[in-house]
Amino acid sequence: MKQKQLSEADIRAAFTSSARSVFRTLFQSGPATRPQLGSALGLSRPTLSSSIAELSAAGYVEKIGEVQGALGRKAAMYRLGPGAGHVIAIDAGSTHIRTRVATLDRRLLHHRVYRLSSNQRHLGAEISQAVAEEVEATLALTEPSWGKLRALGVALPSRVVADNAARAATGQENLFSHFAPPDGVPLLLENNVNCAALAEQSHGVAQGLSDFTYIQIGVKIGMGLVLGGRLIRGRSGAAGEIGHLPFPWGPGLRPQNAGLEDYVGAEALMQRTRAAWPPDAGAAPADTAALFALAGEGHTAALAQVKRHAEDIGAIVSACVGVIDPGIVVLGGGIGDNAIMLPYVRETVDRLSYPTEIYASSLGADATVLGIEKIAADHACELLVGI
Amino acid sequence: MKQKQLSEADIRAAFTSSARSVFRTLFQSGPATRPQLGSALGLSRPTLSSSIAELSAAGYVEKIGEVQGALGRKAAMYRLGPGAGHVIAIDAGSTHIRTRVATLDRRLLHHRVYRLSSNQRHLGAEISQAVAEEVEATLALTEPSWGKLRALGVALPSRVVADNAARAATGQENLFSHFAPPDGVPLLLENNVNCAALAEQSHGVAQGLSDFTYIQIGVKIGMGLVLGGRLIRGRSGAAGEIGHLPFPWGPGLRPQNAGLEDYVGAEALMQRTRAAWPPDAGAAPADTAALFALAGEGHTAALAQVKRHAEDIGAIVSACVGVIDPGIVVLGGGIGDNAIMLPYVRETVDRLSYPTEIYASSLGADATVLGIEKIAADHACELLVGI
DNA sequence: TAGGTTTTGTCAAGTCACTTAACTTTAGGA
DNA sequence: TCCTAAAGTTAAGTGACTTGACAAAACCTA
Repeated sequence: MKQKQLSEADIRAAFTSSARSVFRTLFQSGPATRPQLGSALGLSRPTLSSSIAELSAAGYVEKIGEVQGALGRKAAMYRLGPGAGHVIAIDAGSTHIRTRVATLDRRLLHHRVYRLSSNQRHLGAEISQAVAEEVEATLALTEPSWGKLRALGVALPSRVVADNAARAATGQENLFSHFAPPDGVPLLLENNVNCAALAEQSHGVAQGLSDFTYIQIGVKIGMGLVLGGRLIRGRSGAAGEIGHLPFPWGPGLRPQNAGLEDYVGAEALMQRTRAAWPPDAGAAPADTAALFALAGEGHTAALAQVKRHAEDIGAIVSACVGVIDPGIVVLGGGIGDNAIMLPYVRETVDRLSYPTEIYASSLGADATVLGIEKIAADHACELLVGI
Repeated sequence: MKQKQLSEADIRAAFTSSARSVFRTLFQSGPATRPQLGSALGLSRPTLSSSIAELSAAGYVEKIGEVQGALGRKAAMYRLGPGAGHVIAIDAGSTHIRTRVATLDRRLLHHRVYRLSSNQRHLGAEISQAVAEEVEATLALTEPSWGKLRALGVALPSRVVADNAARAATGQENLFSHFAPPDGVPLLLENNVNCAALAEQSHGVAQGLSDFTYIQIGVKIGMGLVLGGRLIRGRSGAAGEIGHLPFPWGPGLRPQNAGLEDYVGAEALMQRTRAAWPPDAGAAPADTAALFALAGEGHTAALAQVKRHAEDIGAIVSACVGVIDPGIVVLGGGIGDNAIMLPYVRETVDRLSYPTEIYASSLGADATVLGIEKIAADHACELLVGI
């Protein structure tokens, strides 16, 4: 009746709801046999048969082998096929650019880390140029077996404002005005700390949890909130920007905006360390890594600074816990995931706050790019088969 | 085939999904005509016809009249019927008990406020006794036209821990161990501040918003978080218990648990006011209401105290905004909803925080009972026809 | 007051995504 | 080699939806 061409957005209408839920299950849980899909989704074998036939014909799903149970016929194993396509995820940091290309079900197709020399660090609008170059280089590698590019995700070290389809970074206002992704590929921007939080949920210590808080402490400090299974972004993308918490705060004190970050960042830690370093304690450590190394060896002056810093971080964690009560806090970043400091942070939080488990991140530098990859993959899946 | 008796929980299986979505729409949006339901749900007229026939036969839906459009035949208007039943909501405060009986679509059936004299204030386990008496008194009034009691909600001025079906209050550990609701009626407990926040969303200034923060400031201070359309409770029901935020907080200061509430509550405000009251300024105000009244008249000493308190509250709001960035904050409670203080709070938040709209609550004392009524009605609807 | 138009509601027939039941295929074990 | 168990297909049936035609009830025009 209605003459409309079958656009990409209409794909979801081309499959039955059973087929879409099969796709979604393979997307979320990886390869599965028909019996596994059937019992997980409550579908009969004939329905599964036709669903997989639909999806296979379009290349959305492919058979990757057979598995033998204890008895009876082998079961065929399926996963997402080339028709499902792939996503490109880019962590556009100021010191490096990490790129991952992956299928929607998160199989790695390509990986690259480009370290920037200190005299070519990206700032402001330069980032969109760097991202564009990285995208172009990655597109040149594209193989037919990867299928279509379904989404492009970029993690940025700045505040990101929610929008309809894509999102525009503010702070540097027109950060992405000069960059457009290929043809009709959706562009997804997200704050890098939020990405790392999502990575903890999908790959890290917060695996499968629907409520937790991720606090990243390095040169800067930031927080990612996952509540009710969803990332909390806030009205203007500032949820978790705790570096701007009013500080100091107490009777007779006039709090300032952005006071906290100046006080608790890596630079402040090292300044205090140098100032308080005893003349007879040897050379003062040059950076936080050296400070933590000394503290780990039991160096008294270093340990005192670490303990002091842990108390400040504990107060921050307690403030967040007091507002959110997530039950679980994951500490990340060059300072936050440090094993030496962790017990002292726990001690402070135990004293100030509700029962809260505190863990150190184990994902390291790949956390952010894994998180933006997940955002891109989730978006692509939603476009293809609905939520 | 399977011999199973049709229990209350199986009702959802007795209706088609169309019928259930018709019920849900009438539950959420109140009375509607068939054409309205049809266009809202995308259902054809024959489907609607059979859905309404199903629901009417069970009394879940009733016809309440006909409306005439611009042209053509009158459309029949429907709403939830007696078969849908009713809920009882109780705000069990320490100074009063508010009871509301309502249909699932929030039509008031009965209302009662029982003020406690100061020598019979309920504390600890006495609350369950008081709730039991109130429930019994309300059940005695029950009319056949009210239908079945579907849920019983109780708002409590204490922390409430999430559980499977019902929820148990902690703080006073066995608060509800001596009280059981009638037969198989689900009991829903919720913190009173969280209830007030939900009421703002369903009836108040935050109407229809899916992300905002409610801060109640009176004798105590508490916060309710609505993010992503849902109330955030936290792991141990302590989300929003900002009275326990670490305070004071700054270089060289050792923060304490529960420090904030002691500092910013009504009592602290009046203590500081009495201490700072000039001898020549007349009699010091006896309570916060008198203080705000004087400030409203332009009394210098009173205004100074209000401004000072507004700065403290502004710092609290800023701390919450810094962590959550809700975009909108609603202030409630005897102190919080005060019109005199509001502009000074706004001023402080503007200085310390992200762009944030701040409103005073207009619901007054009924906020809490309206919120727990919504929780009870939502739960009842979910049991009947699913989410 | 009659006839045309518009909207509401119902009846009849058809569609399609599911189901169950029976059959086929493929494995291990007696 | 037959039996049993599990995986997958085919065939027939079900039921919640649809569309299309018709009936009912309101308005407007003449």
